[in-house]
Amino acid sequence: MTDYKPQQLDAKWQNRWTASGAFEVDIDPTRPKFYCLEMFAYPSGHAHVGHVRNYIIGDVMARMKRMRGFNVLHPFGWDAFGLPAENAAIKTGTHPEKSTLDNIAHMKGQLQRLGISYAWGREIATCLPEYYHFNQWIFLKMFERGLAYRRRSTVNWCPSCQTVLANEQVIDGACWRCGSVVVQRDLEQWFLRITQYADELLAGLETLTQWPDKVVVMQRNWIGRSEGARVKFPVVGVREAPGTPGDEIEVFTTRIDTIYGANFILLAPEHPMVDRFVAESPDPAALRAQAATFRALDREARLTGTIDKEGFDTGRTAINPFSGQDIPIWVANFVLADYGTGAIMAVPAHDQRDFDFARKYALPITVVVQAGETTPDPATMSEASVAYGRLVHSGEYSGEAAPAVMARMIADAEERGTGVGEVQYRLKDWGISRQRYWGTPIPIVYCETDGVVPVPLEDLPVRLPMVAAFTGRGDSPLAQVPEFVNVSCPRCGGPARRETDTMDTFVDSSWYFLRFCDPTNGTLPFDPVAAAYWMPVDFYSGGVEHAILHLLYSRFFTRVLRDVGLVRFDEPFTRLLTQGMVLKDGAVMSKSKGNVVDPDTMLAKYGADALRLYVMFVAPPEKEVEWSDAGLEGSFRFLLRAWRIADHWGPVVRQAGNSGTAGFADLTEPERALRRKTHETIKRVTADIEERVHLNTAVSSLMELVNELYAFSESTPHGIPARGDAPAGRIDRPEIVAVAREAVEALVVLISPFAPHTAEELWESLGHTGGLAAAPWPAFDPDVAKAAEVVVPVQINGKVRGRFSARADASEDDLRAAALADATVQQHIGGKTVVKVLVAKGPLVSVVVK
RNA sequence: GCGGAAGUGGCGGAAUGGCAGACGCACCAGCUUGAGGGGCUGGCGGGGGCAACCCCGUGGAGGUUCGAGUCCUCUCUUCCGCACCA
Repeated sequence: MTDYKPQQLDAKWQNRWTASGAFEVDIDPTRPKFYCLEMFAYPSGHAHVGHVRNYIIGDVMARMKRMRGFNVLHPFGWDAFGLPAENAAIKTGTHPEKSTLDNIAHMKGQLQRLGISYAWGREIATCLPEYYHFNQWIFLKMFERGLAYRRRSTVNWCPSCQTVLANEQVIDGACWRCGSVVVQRDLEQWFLRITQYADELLAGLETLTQWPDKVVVMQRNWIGRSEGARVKFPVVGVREAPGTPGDEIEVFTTRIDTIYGANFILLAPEHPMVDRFVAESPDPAALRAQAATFRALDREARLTGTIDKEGFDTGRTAINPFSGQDIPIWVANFVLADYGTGAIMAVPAHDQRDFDFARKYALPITVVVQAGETTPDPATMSEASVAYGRLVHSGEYSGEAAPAVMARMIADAEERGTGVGEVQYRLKDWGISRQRYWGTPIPIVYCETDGVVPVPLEDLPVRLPMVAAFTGRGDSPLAQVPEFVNVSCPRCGGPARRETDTMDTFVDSSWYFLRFCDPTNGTLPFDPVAAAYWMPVDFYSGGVEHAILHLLYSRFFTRVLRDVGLVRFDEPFTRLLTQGMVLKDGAVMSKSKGNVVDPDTMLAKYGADALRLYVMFVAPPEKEVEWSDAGLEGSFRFLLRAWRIADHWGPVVRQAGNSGTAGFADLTEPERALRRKTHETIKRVTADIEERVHLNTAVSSLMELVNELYAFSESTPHGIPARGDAPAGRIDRPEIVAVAREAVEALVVLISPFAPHTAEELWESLGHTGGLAAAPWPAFDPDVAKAAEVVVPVQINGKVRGRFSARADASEDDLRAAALADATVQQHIGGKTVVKVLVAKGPLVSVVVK
């Protein structure tokens, strides 16, 4: 008996794979391709088992697909720019490049020790000029097309990270990275015009049939399309300050059909007209103070979730363009400045928020939609009334169906010039400027005469200088490097100054999957031919935390690159799997919590395969799991058990020569049972990996096969491993050897995606040369899986009351007769009348009695 | 509030509308062993019975069906995402 020494096997096979370049690939038009990708890693220093789970999921898929004959691209890389490295530099003085490259080296070692089958020859790191060169290239292409633009705007500023955050990076008013309260600042920023693709990004979601619903829905909500109308309400001068003729307030509404019930206008505190109305009011100081309070409160509100609806009267009125009514203009703290027009028409009768506001300030309420026979009385209403039904008090539109009449009302508004149909999005353009060092320099120069000038493509990359001082101050560290800042204008040669902000690191990850297709290209981000072969990614897995940010940006970049002419598809990721996290003591693993499980510790104890197998077996890949040392031990024991049985049969199988179909002619029932189990396992493992990605059930069916092998072994003279090293008897039935060989070989191949080192060693010991790479994935034979005789359950009124044995090819009539003849069944039927007897596939007989 | 996912043994989890609890963990027993935290075999939802078997059981209540963990309606709970989005 050969001892199972996993650590030695790990090293042996990892070295062989590396030496032979086993996982390196090239374009091969003769074979179907399969691009398997896990979200690349931020090189934080150490990968814990939570990270590693994702890589193992991808590796199982990649290894399996390889054996199924696909040309598999399975690359890995590093999302290597980012704040932690820079923050560490501020603290310790270590240059981010050094700490990042050191971290990469360590983590790469960790992944290699796990035997993940990456094409390391294609490894990329986004912090290297060879990569970020093309961040700049893509940026310039966007600039050319008006998709990258600069504007002054109020931005989300994290006072702790000292940088700007995208809307997507603000979670409940706090920084996504450090949790600090985000404040607003006015800065000149670069934006990417993702909104131009809003409709396309939304429509494309329909084609993502192999994405989790949850992610599709999250993206749909994030894009937040709503159809409605922009309507003009002329401002009239009343009381102290007459309005200037032509002044009007535009509102956005999705329910123009309720406009006769628009009893007042509400402005966001930041609305541009607020300051004017305040200034012109009889008591400007008081109103100004109120407006200021609201503006501050509005930010707070994002943190707490809800605020009391408050507002104040501007003292002005506007004309409802449909009813002609003069309605008051108020300022309200719950109206958002950055959505729609920053102003709304309030319809208190049919909108709860407006209703609450009207009640609080005793503003009028007009019901304009009624669902039933009677019109609700505003005086007695306790909440807003439903807005679906028939219009009332709506002039010429009274009696029409709401909201169906909207189209007509929008058309009428357009004709009269008082409104226009409009679509609004929640999605905003993507601000990418960061006032930090460790990122891609934005390739722009500001010239005194030529203004904003893009760096010519041939001058790329704009290299990040190796500045020494990291201050952590709010201005970009690059601004303090005169050699970097001071340049001559590429257009006129005159004095100019470089942009000193760097790009959001999400730019880096928005196209890295394309770079893997052609990672060393020096003139283009990638060769379009290579991308046409490999892309789109067939299987992409990663954390659900990237459901919006990374995945939406990647979809956006892919479309831009399509329009630039580099790719010819819309969607980069065909199938998406969002893997669940690994918890320890009920919490997400993190260094600060001190609950990190280090894969290397587990490797030292059990080897890579036990860890791989455990992580795949413990739960379906999408589910969160709680780490368990006992569970890992269980998987190790299973590997031992599999090793022993394969090792036990090894000499016998090897002696019998290569696999073939000979020897399956005349089998006994135990032999037949093992064959059946073998083929059931082939079928199940194949489908569980390839189709369902239920890796846990794939492992459990392998366990069943091992159990069956033990049971089978016990029934043969050869015995089972525990009963002694030497076979107990001579095997004189070639059928025994044939079915055992088939089972053992299938086991070794099927388990290899999960436990590649163990499988390679066993495969070799079974007399095969060339490694598992040359081994074909076993084929399922449906005829073998069929049993000659089956046990047929009999249900009486839905409950199983008996069972009998029948030939598998028995006719339905025979089954019915046999079922009724069964003694137990007869007993249950008793004196009742048999109404119906039906045979379902299985087979199963169902008897209905009364 | 809107949207999504999910509720099954002590635990992780299995079940194209067809024998609920596969597989594993934990636990129990027997065997093996010098010994064991190793190995092998068996047991393991609840209740009843000497037994064959019987009754109950997939958060709850209805329904569809010969048959429901699975489909439909309502409801409760948990997790996740979005949220004064006009």
